[in-house]
This record gives sequence, C-alpha cells and structure tokens, in this order.
Amino acid sequence: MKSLVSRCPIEEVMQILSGRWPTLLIYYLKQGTKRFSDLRRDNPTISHKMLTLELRKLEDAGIVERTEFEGYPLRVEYQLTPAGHRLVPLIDALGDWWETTSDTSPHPGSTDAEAAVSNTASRD
Amino acid sequence: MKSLVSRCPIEEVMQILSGRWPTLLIYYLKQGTKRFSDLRRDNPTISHKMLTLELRKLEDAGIVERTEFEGYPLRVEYQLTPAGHRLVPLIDALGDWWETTSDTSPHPGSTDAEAAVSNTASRD
DNA sequence: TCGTGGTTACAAAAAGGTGCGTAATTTACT
DNA sequence: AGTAAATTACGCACCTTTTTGTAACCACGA
Repeated sequence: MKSLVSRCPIEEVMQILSGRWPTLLIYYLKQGTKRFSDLRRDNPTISHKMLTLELRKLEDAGIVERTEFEGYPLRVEYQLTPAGHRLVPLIDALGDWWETTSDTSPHPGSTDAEAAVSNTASRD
Repeated sequence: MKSLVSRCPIEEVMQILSGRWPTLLIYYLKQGTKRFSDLRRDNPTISHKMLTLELRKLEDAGIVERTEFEGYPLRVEYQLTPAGHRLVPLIDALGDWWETTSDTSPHPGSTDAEAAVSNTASRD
C-alpha cells in the first residue's frame, strides 16, 4: 500500500510528517486517546476528509493506532503507538531549534522586525 | 505572501521542512559549499524553479546562506549557516527513529512482508 | 553564442474542501 | 406506535485552490 520505496529514511519520515497536520495531530494525540470528533474539535479547520487521510497515513506509518468499537453510533479511538511516543521528543527538538534559531539569527522575516516574506526579486 | 506568523514553533519548522526538497538540500549542503548547478546535479529531478524557491525559503529561514560573487558567468554559492548545521543532527534523529520504527513495528492491517522497508541508510 | 543564476507567464498536476450517502440504533414528534 | 431525524466515522464524487513543471527570457562577459 505504501510504496515508500526508500532511498533514504529521512525522505521517508519527511514524506509522513510533511504538511501542517501530522505534527499537529501527534501533538494532540500525545495528550491521550482521542476520538475522530475530538480531533476535529481540537483543530476545527481540518476537514473530515483530510483528517481521515492523515490519520490513515499515520496509522500506516505505525505512529497512530486505530481502535474501532462495535455498536452504534460507531465509535473509533485513536492513540499514539509506542513508536509515536518516541517520535514526540524529536519533533519537540525541532520546535526548540526553531525557537533558538529565530532568536539568534539576524535574518529577514524571523523575529520581531517584520513578517511579510516578500520576494522583492532582489535586495542585493 | 506566506505568513509564517504562527502560533507554535513546530508548525513553523514543519512549514519550512515540509516537502521532499528541504531536507535533501540540507543533506547535500552539509557536505560543504555548493553552487546552484552543483545542487541541480546532486538531485537531477528538481526543476530550477523549485531549486530557487526552496533555496530562497531556506535562506529566509536562516538555514542556508547565499553568497553571490561578482564575475563573468556569475557565481553563487550556498552553504549551511551555523543554525543549519545544528539542524542536521535533529533531522538525522528523525531518520534513525524511522529506521528503528519500521524495523520493530509490524502494525496490524498492513502487509506483513511490506512492513520491512529495507533501507541500508548509508549517510554519513 | 554559450553558460550562469534567476525571473516570469502559462499549463499541468496534486492537494484540499464540500456535501451527499451509509450503517444500526436511539430519541423526538405526532 | 410509527415514522423521521440524529448520531459517528467515514467513502466518494465533484470542484476549487495551491503547488510544481515547462519553457522562454534576461544580464553579463569570454
């Protein structure tokens, strides 16, 4: 199903974590078990289509475990796998790195100066 | 254009690192200074437009430094900033995590044989 | 004219949003 | 009591938006 025909593990992880949702979902899931609708409430701007797709992707990657309960109105729970939990600090480290970087790096469009990343074609 | 004004640093990093090129480019740049055409040779499937865009993004993020030399056929060199160098091990850690994960986590529902994504992972 | 590093305009492709359908049971209304 | 509506977690089809590719062009000096 997943044809992540690997060249490099880094490319594979990035394929999974790329986009705005994966890390966000992991973030919320690290708080504990969540249902589909919980996650939608956690981030109201994700569509149900995206949520399903992203959740599926994380499941395939072994980051998230899906548990379906019999009965109606049909209940499904999501939680991080052990591997998923091990991933959390690595993601946090990236966040920390970015905080440090944008703090110490005198680059346009990072700290307090401005936010508009305008490609004014050249400023040399 | 793209407002990086985000709530969470993790969202911001992922915005920079998402996609297949950023980590690849960082990977090649950690080998040392590279010119535009070097990077195109390193990954032949990137279009020159994408390469400029991604390079610009990494530059804005303070990960890559661009040096333009005066001269005949115009020469530009790219290299990692100190912050960029500090980022490398974090990315590597993700790669390592993935290797371990895909090795030890035979998640249910997926193909048993396919779970083993054999990657010889020879970098560094 | 070539080659470098880059930009722009347009086209193609991929990603994402919207809304409908579905299941089996409970509740709501008449 | 009987019918309709609501519930949950999606799948699917259609359509819009964003991203990426393609190609042509620019500047300069050998």
